[in-house]
Amino acid sequence: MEVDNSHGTLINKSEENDFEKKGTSDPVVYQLVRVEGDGTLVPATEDDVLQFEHFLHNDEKVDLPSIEDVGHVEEFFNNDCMLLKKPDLEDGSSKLETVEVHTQKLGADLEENRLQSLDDSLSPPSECRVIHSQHSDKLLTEQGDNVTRQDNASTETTKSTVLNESCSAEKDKADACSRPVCDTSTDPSVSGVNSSMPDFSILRGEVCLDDLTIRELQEAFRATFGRQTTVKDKIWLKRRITMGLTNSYDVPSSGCVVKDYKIVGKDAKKDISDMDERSKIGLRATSLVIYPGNDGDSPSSSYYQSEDQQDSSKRVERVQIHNDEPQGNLLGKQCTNKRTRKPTKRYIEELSDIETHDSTVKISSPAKRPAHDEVLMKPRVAPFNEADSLGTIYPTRKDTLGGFSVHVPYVSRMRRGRPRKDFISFADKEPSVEPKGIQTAVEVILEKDGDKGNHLRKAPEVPVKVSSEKGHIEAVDSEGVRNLQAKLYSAVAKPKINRGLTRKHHRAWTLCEVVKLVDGVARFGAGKWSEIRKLSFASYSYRTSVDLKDKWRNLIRATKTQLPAQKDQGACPRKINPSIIPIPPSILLRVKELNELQSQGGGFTAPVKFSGQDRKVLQGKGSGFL
DNA sequence: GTTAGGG
DNA sequence: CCCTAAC
Repeated sequence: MEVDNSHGTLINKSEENDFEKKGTSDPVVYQLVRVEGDGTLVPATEDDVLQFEHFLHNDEKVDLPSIEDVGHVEEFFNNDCMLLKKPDLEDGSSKLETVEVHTQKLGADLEENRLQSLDDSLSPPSECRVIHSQHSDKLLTEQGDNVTRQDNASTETTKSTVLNESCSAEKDKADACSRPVCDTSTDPSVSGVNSSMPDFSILRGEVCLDDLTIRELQEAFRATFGRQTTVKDKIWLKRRITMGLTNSYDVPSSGCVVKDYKIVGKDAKKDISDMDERSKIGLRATSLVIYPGNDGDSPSSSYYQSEDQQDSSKRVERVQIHNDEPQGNLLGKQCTNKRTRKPTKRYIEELSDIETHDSTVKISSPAKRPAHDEVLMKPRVAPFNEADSLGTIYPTRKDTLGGFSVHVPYVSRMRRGRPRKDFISFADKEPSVEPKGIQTAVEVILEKDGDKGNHLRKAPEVPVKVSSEKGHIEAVDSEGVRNLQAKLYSAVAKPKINRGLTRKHHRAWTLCEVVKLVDGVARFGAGKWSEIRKLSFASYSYRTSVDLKDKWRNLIRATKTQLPAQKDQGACPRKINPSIIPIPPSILLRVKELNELQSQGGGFTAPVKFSGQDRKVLQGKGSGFL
């Protein structure tokens, strides 16, 4: 808090023009004043400031704004001084309205606290020091960061003090129309209106700031903020007044009309849509700002709202809410609209992965439908169950294939790519019972699939029932098919649901990793992937033992392709992909050396299987190094 | 759980 | 990098 004792004022650090630049600072400067008996404002004395400060400090530790506190504050201010005096329009009496002390540092602290309490459920406004006023014409100026209505403020250390007529959502509701509900103080209605009283009529009804002179604008400013201004910049004044009246930063520099503290005119719609947009992302109202209401019009309220940013940025937005509904409803919406958390990176990845699969599936044959689609996707046609002669019920869906209507069983894909050997052998064992229709269908599917299956999760090759309008290529009751199906479905019975849902993020192997791998193989031997991973790749958590094995395999392959072979020079002058950093020949040589050393059983590793050709080549090449 | 090997 | 079999 910055206390300018020499002037007996409590001022905000942020200067007015500063606010214009930053847009997030508090534009309001509050002045601590003493209210004399006749309602005139007198600059507060140093003692007043100190007393006020003392009060703030005392109040700081109070978690909840009890009624006592409220009364306390009010009593204090009623008896001594206040920061803002605003005369009541009806009876001309003066009334304390709003007090707030704020520092930017506090704002930062609050932002941190808010970050901690994002997901907290609604909690009573704790640090909202509020004094209730019996007067209906309310002008509430405050700093959004300092006044929290819904945020968990148990950790807040705000020093802000707001004298307002409502301190909680409940009170907002109750006070929306009929004001004095929990007013614990005696109304110190000060009689008499003096010359320092702003002309509030200038703010009544429709205010077209463009039509006002600088002087009138200054008067409107005074009526809005309760203090005078010497600024003669018309545009600035208009914006400030509009901001003050609507409590929105989102104010056009000109051409807007303010009516009943709402912007009407060219940017009103934008404002609303803006609000909607922000409310979608889970904004929470942090403070009630304005009570319009010189005449009991439909209440509208404005809120400071802050949007949490995961990166802890201190962005604070001010959003105006136009709402003709009772405030209770509005508050209810605000309450139930819990802040939605930004999806985590991981979550995003998974989502995009699903989407990718989704789009893939659309263009792929139904037989390629990934296994997880069973869970994630709804079939295009409502599935129905198909029973075979044994009474086993298989879920099937209907799809079109080459003009045919095909019933494709819903089965999880258990294997990708080509049919398993045992599947083929199984099918081959009973070729005579494989109906032609099924064969045809499978062939069609396989043909369609081509060999792209490496990147697509394909459904298992299952018999399908093909039917068309003209002919029925039905093949259901054959023994072989039943067995086939039984086998397949039994395999489906224990699906690994998550399989294939996500793909590991590709990480290119760095030279450093390769060196580590080679060293590891040299130390522990090829095949001890688990050990190598533990000891040499402790800091590379994303490298699994399988990865190491695969990489080693690739390295060995590389020794055969990239290493300039002594014998068959120029045998494979492959195009070198410039984007791929070639592994230095020295490393490849070492890989080759290790491989040959260990594969020959001279090492300490398990015997390595060779194909005849491999053995020949390796032995031939290896002799030169050994 | 780890490894080998096909894809 | 994925998947499965085999251990």
